Amino acid sequence: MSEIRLRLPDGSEKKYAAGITGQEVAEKIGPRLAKDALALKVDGRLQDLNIPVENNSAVEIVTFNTQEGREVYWHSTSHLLAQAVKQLFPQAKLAIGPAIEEGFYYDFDFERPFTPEDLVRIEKRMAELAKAATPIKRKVLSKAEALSFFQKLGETYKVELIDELSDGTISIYEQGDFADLCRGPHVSSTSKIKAFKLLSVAGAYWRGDEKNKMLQRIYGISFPTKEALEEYLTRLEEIKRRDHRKLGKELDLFSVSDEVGGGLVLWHPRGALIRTTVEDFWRREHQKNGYDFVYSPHVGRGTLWETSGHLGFYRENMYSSMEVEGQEFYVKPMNCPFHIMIYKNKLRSYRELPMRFAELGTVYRFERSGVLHGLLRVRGFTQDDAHIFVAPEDMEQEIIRVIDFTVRMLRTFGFDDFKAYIATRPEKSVGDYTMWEQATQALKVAADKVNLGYEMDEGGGAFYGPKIDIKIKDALGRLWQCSTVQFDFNEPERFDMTYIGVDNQAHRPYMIHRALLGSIERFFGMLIEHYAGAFPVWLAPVQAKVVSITDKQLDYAKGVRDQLLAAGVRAELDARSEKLGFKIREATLEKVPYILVVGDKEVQQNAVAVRERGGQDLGSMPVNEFISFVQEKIKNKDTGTE
RNA sequence: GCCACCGUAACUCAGUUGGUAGAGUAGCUGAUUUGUAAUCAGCCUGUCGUGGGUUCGAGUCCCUCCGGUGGCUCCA
Repeated sequence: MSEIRLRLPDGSEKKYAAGITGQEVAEKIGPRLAKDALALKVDGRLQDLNIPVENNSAVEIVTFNTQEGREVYWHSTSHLLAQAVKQLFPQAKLAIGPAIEEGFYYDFDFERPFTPEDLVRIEKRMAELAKAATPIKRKVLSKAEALSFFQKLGETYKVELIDELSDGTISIYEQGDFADLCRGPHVSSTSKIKAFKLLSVAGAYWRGDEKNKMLQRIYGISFPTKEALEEYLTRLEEIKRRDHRKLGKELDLFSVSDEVGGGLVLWHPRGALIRTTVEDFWRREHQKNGYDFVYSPHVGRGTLWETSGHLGFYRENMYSSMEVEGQEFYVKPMNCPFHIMIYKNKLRSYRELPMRFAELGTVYRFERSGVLHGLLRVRGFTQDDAHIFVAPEDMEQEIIRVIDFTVRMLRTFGFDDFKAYIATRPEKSVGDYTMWEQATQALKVAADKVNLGYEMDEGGGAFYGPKIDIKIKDALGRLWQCSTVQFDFNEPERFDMTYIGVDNQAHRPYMIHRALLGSIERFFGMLIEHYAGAFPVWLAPVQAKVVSITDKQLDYAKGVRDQLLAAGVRAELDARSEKLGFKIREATLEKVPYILVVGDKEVQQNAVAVRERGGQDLGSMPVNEFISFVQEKIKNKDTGTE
């Protein structure tokens, strides 16, 4: 009689009789975990619980607490969704239904759109199916069997998928009257799926190709408990509450006007004030870090864009040309050609390198109408752009400088949680292999030296060079790409850029594009959501609001406001004949960091009663004391209270 | 660009089976002079996104276009 040796996560080894299933293994190695077990990880491979474990395996229990476990769970929920849809709408054809990072979807081809009422019906049916506790079983089929199986069902999309699979690798999962082509693994029974919600229906091209038919994608999420689902739905509400578009309107920060055009942002006084503060800080830091500021025009001749290659590679994303005196001009989608022309304005020596040209350069890109999104995806935006021209031997050091600079910049704005990706050579690319290798290596070394954790994004580089992108995580855990540092092997070549080296020979410099904040618009959107509109004192458009209790204190209140303004504190006075509670309420809704209440007492003591954002009463303090208190916060870029 | 949904006052939204529009907030005027999240009264507010169609009659039904939203594709 054979036996199974299991190597457990703690390193110990146990022996069991052969033929033991995953579920039994789970019960033996972790009785408490076993009821939460969704699948098993056997020698690093995910496997169903009801499949016997092979001899000599290392075993781990997979639960909902790991991403892998969640994906198994969500994947099984997507099958449950598909089963419900097939029962209610037998005409619907199945496409694919995977788990995604958060939740799952299933794509269907159905003659009419699914309505919200349909979703309710589907959810109901899913609940019934889950309650029925149908076992979920894996079955391995030959290619021929699989083909005929799905052909009979009329599942043409599945047939297309199977056509591309090789024999011997095909499995299906069955639960009652439903079967789906699937690699697995899945939970062992529909009853494991406890709490779920269908979130939305959206269009999606079959196989992600816009030439293909558009299918209907149903998105959903599921959890092992009702409480977890509730919590998730609450978090969705929180996301909506923090939406920069909503807050932008409520706090009067910016707008997008129909008559101006989509994706073209109008910055209102308060938003513009925050932007100015960000930009001023940005300029000071760049000056300290060895950058030179340049300015460049908004349009340039067609021939410039031909040389740069933009007309060749990027034309469909550029605003169309305008003709002046027989010459073609284009609105700039990028600043680099201009900076290159500044470089090329005279012969450069190795002694001048690295040259760092920085510009808050406003560019326009013709994004397709469907992709616009608040401030995060727009058609006109300002990049905090810089182009660095550097001798090849210095590039590693330069990259370290840039990454270090980026990280410091992001931290100042309260972003501590970010993720870096190094993107390597794509299939279509320019530049020789050695350059790519060297540059990619430089990015890795630099990232390591500044302790920037990163993931590789193989083949994700631009056609002209490798890059490192930093995506910022906001308070809600969503990632947005902001910073980017890119090598460019294309333009120095196309513009025939050179410098004279120590050897008195002409050499080609390396060129780095970099943006730390990315676009000011996107970054501002991020800031709004990150702080939920409650900006830290140094960024708040109004830092202190003076509130008089009655008209008697008006003169004194004006004096206080003027003192604050003179001291560089952005202050406003609410002089309306309203009740104190009303003025407090309004200032609170505006998310002003400090409300300064002024009544008879304060007039007598030459003081202000300070109420901090969040409602804490800091008590009465002399005006001067408050001024130094706030100045200190501004100086330290204190994140303040939320 | 594609699929779906949505578009009513400055804002947030009602508007029943088709019978030519309503609330709250904001704004304006006046009263009130108030101690930490909404004082009271009065007044004003609309080409119901656009153009067309069906109908005796359209905010409501149908089509076109424009714009927004959620996705898809795209993001050099």
